[in-house]
Amino acid sequence: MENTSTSDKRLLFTYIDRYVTLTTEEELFLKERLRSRRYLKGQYVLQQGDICHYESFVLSGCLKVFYSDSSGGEHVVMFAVEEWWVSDMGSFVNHTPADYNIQCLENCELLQFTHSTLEELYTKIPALERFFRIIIQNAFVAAQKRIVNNHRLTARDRYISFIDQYPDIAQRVPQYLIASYLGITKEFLSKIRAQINQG
Amino acid sequence: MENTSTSDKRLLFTYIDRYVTLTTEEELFLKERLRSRRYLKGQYVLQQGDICHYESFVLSGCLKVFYSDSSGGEHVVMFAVEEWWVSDMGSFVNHTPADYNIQCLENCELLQFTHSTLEELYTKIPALERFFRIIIQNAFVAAQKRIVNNHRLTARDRYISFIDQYPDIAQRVPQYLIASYLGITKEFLSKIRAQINQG
DNA sequence: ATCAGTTGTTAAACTAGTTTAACCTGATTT
DNA sequence: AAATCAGGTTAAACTAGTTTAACAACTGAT
Repeated sequence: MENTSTSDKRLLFTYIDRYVTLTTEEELFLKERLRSRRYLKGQYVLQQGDICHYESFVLSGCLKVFYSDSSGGEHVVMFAVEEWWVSDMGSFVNHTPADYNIQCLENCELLQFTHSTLEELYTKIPALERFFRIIIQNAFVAAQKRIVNNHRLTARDRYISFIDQYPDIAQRVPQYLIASYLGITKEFLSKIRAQINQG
Repeated sequence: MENTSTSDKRLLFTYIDRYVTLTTEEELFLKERLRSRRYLKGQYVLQQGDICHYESFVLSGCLKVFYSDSSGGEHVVMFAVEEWWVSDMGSFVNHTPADYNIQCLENCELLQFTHSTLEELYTKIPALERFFRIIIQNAFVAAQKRIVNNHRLTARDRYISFIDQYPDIAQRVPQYLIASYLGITKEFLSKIRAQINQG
């Protein structure tokens, strides 16, 4: 069963409220500039090589961010589920061709804004600049930890820590995409799983 | 010959000026809250397990950020040279024990501020919140690219792209630290270099 | 019911990178 | 001038993870 229920923008505002406080006017100002958009399973939100025009907040559904290498292999960079932000940030802020594809693994509902809207929001609502500073800061710390863990841990331990950290995602997406995210082949992940299940 | 010449704070202000404009009063306010500190080659700016109290801007010198694993091996996370920022950001913002050590590879002069100073700066000078939002954003984009390159490229290509991207650092720091940064052993880097030099 | 597409498993041959250990060079100390 | 030390190289045995290829299980569409 696909989730096709109507989500609403409140999810975003309760999320923002965890970090900063917006006045009623500020909330309204922001709400008017958000575009809500639905995508079907399989649809692309962004294609590698295009300019990434939107920063998206996931209201419902699940997406993968990945790139295709020269021989056609796909490599998953990250997943995004409810309450995650997704974009190719390099492309979004610098207006350069995107390194990544973003594709829906389920039917999705996203809240989006453009780069010029975000710039407007930053100048009109300083609390939002703080909000995104904190969000990006957390993303950077997580990215740096991931770089270190990719050195330090074996594929087995990376898999175990992935299941531990994102049990929901581990059940929602197929194994071969998890293998790709972990930087190993699906065959090797299969071997690891067999090994774990036997003890 | 070590570089022991006196640098000054102007390097930081010309750097900030590339991203945002500060008024004279704002510059003064910031300048008064910066502490300038010299470290000798080999000295630790931060030890793994301690709380990271300072965000540091490098006026002169070169540092390594690394962690020690359970069997005593050292793994380099990043280098920092003139005009780079260095800290354990996770520890700095959350007041948690640092994952990393920061040690000087040369005599260094750093400009530092504490977390409470930074919070004060953010509220008093919105332009600085914007400045750091942009800096952190760039750091995040770079970190994500590094995650991908560690998947996509062989050790050989990672080495070539490192020399290409940071020729200055490649000449300033010993090979075995570069190997560690690239996530390979010094022996394997040596093999790669031999292979490159022969054609 | 069946056909085709998608996901997951197993196994054998292979390769990129590690480990261990010995050795070389140049710089600094004694 | 000898001794030590930090940085770098080489080579042989090894291991984590890949490749290729075949097959099994499940799904949805006709």
